[in-house]
Amino acid sequence: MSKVLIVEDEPKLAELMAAYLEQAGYEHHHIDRGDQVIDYLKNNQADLMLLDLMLPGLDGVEVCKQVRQFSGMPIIMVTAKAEEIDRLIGLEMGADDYVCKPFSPREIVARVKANLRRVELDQTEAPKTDGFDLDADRLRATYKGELIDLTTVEFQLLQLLIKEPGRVFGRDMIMKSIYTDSRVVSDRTIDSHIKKLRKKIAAVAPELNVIHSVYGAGYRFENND
Amino acid sequence: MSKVLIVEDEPKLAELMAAYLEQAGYEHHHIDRGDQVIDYLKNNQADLMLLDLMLPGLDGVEVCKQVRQFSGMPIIMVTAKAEEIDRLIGLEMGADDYVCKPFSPREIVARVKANLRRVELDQTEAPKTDGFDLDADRLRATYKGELIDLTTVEFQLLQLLIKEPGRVFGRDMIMKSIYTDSRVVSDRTIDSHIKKLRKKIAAVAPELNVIHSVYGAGYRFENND
DNA sequence: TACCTAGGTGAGCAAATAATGAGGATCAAC
DNA sequence: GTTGATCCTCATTATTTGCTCACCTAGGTA
Repeated sequence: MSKVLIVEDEPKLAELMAAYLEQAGYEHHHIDRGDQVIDYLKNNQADLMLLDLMLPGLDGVEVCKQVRQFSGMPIIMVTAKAEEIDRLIGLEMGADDYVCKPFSPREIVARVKANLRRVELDQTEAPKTDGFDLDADRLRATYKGELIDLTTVEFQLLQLLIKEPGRVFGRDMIMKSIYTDSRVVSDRTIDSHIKKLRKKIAAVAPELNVIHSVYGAGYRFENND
Repeated sequence: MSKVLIVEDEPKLAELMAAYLEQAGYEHHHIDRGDQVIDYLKNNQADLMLLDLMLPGLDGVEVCKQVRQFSGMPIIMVTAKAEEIDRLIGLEMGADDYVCKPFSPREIVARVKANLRRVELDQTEAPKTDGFDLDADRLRATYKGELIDLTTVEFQLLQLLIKEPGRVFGRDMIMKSIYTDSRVVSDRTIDSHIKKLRKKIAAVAPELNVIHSVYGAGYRFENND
């Protein structure tokens, strides 16, 4: 079961959070000073942190930055003022989510759950690109050692798709990704490159069918059938 | 774009909210009586509700409770007195957030944004309902790991129904939700898609019967028989 | 039961989208 | 400039999907 670290100086609020997290099946630990967080995390395991902005000892923004130097754990910032949120996002201190007081227990639990699920997903998803090997520096692509002779655009296209196997990329997104300038090309252009890419991959591995079209949406790379 | 339902009896305040939400790029609809909310939501789609506490017709707490019986949409309660908030949280009527008057338009927009972000997170990240798993990025639906190969419309339909299991969606509402433009199609069209959807689900899990029709009302997703 | 309305179904047409092939535009190297 | 490779576009064909119609079945009701 996941463990949540609550960093909050107001005892009642901390208690409330703890109670609801417990009910939702989470473990928790409570710290009421900012300057004790780093030390705690160095010696204890925690999966997510609820971090108040105003803290004695060390302020929330600073705590967040320091934690980010050694951990990618989800951090949810808790602030008293809603207007602060935009400013905080601007600071880019690396928090994953923001909640403002007063909040309902429902909200806190929902956010904790959502953020934990995200990291779990990230971990379980091992991208499958069996055999394909792209070298961006040399613009060289190989399949099981064999060279696939691609042009620049074809290489970029394959690189984009293969970066997130399974994900559907719309033509718009593909264009934005390949043409960093705001150039506009026809949708059919993408089709054309896809066609050539398929042909060249087929030349190396005829049995393979990795570039799938998704009707009405775009294209997707996928190796397993 | 997301749509906000404003439930507020003071016209000027409602107007102010609407203006700022519009500027922030949200659609909105305004209702000034509590007893019209349920009816509106049964027939129209909305992503978030700003709900005043003191309302003619039906009081905010009661509206909130009733909406919660069929919808998990984010609800932000608006109250005149800050002291009330603690009491309201205690009631556990299921609101997600609380704002007290007088508020700055900036604050309202910030909270709306924050609450919508949460549900977006929830949605893109594979909501799981008893074995069903929908991934919007991949346009892919699975049941216990097995792929259900759906077209765009079928996917949207299943996504809509599965988002709130048990809730009955009328054909009008389904159409509004799927066709964001004000296109009008025959009722039979929905039936047709439902039929295909059922067929495809049955191909993967023949014993399952999850899409129920509700005579005179619409369709409902439900896994337990 | 008889009747009326709502939902289910299959076929077929229309619309949207994708694949393809040919040819012109562009660009870089020489 | 010429040349060859690459990139883009357009027109055509093929495919997929979406929508409707007509007819059928089932649920509700007097």
